[in-house]
Amino acid sequence: MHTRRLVKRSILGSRVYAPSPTGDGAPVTGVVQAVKQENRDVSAAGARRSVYTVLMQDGSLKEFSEEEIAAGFNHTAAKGPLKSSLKQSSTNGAPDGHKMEGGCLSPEAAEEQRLADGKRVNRDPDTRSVSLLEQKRKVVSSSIDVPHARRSEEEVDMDKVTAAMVLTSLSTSPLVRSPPVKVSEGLSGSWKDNGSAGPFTPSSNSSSGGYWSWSAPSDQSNPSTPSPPLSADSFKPFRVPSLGGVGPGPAGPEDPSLDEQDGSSLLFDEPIPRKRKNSMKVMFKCLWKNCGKVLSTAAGIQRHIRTIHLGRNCDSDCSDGEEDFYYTEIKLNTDSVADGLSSLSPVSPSILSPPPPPPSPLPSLSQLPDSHRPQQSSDTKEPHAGGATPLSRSAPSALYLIHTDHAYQATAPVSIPSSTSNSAGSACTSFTPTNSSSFSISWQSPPVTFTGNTVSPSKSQGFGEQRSQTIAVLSSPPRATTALSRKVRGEGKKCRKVYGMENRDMWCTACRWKKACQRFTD
DNA sequence: AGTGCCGGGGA
DNA sequence: TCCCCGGCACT
Repeated sequence: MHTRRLVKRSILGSRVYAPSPTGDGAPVTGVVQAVKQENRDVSAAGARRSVYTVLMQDGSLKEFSEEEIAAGFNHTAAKGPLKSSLKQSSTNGAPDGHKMEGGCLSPEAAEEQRLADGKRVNRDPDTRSVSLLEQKRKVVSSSIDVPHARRSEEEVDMDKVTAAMVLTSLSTSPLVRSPPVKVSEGLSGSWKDNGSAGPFTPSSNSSSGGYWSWSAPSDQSNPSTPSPPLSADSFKPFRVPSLGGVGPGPAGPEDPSLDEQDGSSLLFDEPIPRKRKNSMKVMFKCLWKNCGKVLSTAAGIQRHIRTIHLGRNCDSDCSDGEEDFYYTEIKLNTDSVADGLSSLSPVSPSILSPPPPPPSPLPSLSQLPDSHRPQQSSDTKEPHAGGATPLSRSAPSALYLIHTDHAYQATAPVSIPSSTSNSAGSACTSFTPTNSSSFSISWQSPPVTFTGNTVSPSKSQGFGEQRSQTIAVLSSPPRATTALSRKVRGEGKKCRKVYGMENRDMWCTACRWKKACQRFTD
């Protein structure tokens, strides 16, 4: 660990701001090519008298003292990662540097310091803790030639995490949104806890932090952090958490919970897009507090945030990517209804009469789930609930059909919801106006109405045997879901029961032939 | 195991 | 078409 840390600490390759050679005061960015220790051995940033050889943008090499580079920093205080890293290396834990890190860090920083102190005796405590953190970041962002204002990988990772959480929360229910915030809080808390474990320790940061297993999908282009806007606090607090998160990220403690969540969410997200390929419309929603503007393009939303909320007028060029934090991707399922209908259609044909009712309920199914879910705490908790997978959608339709059948049959169907768990559950919820916890109740009543009204058209055939046929037709569909054939077993008594085997001659012919009884139809 | 039926086959 | 029965689903 220690060795690793030391290596990573190197400031070489770090992007820094330095005074403009022309003396016009405008800071210039450059990459640290070499560090000369005028004073001591400690090679990295912590050393006080260091001369940094910086490769300027114009290709020239310049040497700057720490102070000079630091000055450059100040100019660009707004830039998160870079700024912080620079500060650390240059300012030796100056007050400013801490400010940058924000409230979140402070606690962790303390922890970190402790650890650092314990480990490195020959170093300056003040410088150490800060510089370590910053360097870690630096190493990541600087060594890789990241576009100017890009966030460090760690931050990106955090973004991914938070983005995943946001997406998850969005997909589940609006009410659940608050949880996401909690999650982040919880995370920070856990991180802190972990801090002791070492998450936020300098060493952990660069190596482990940046590379959480679940952060792998680096291609996620929408690092949206709900926490800032949602937290209702200024964006500073928000930012801090993310940074802090970066440090802790590596740590394992918080990871477990996060891991699970994220893992589930990620896993969940994956399938959905695949299945909804065609039906998903992606919108971008501004997460800025009290804004909520929705735009169809990422560029648009970024511009919106940049100009409206961040107060920047420059082009995307001058963007540091911060906007990413304030918007989130919203996937709108445009064909959920169609999907539901389509799933229904295969079954409905045989039913003929039932179809009419389904139309109304189905639409609601696709639309209500979100609004309804909140009411069912159990459902909302499960990430799966969020995913209105085709299955979940189809389940409702199937259930719906069941309604057309007799109550006694409904009992069997009811098992379906339970088996399908959340998805079905949510669907059911949305389906029944009253949304009672028990399916059986809500489902039972519909059948009655259907048989009376909806079925009536086909029922025109008449009573008696005719009626039995109608019933058979209705009942068959539900069964179709499993076994296509088999007429529903008659409820009432049959010739066999009535007359007994000994009086078989008294049976109706059908019974005698082992066919559906025609005498005692239900 | 008993019952209700479907699907199939023989006459 | 009548009659019977194997076999399945369900209770």
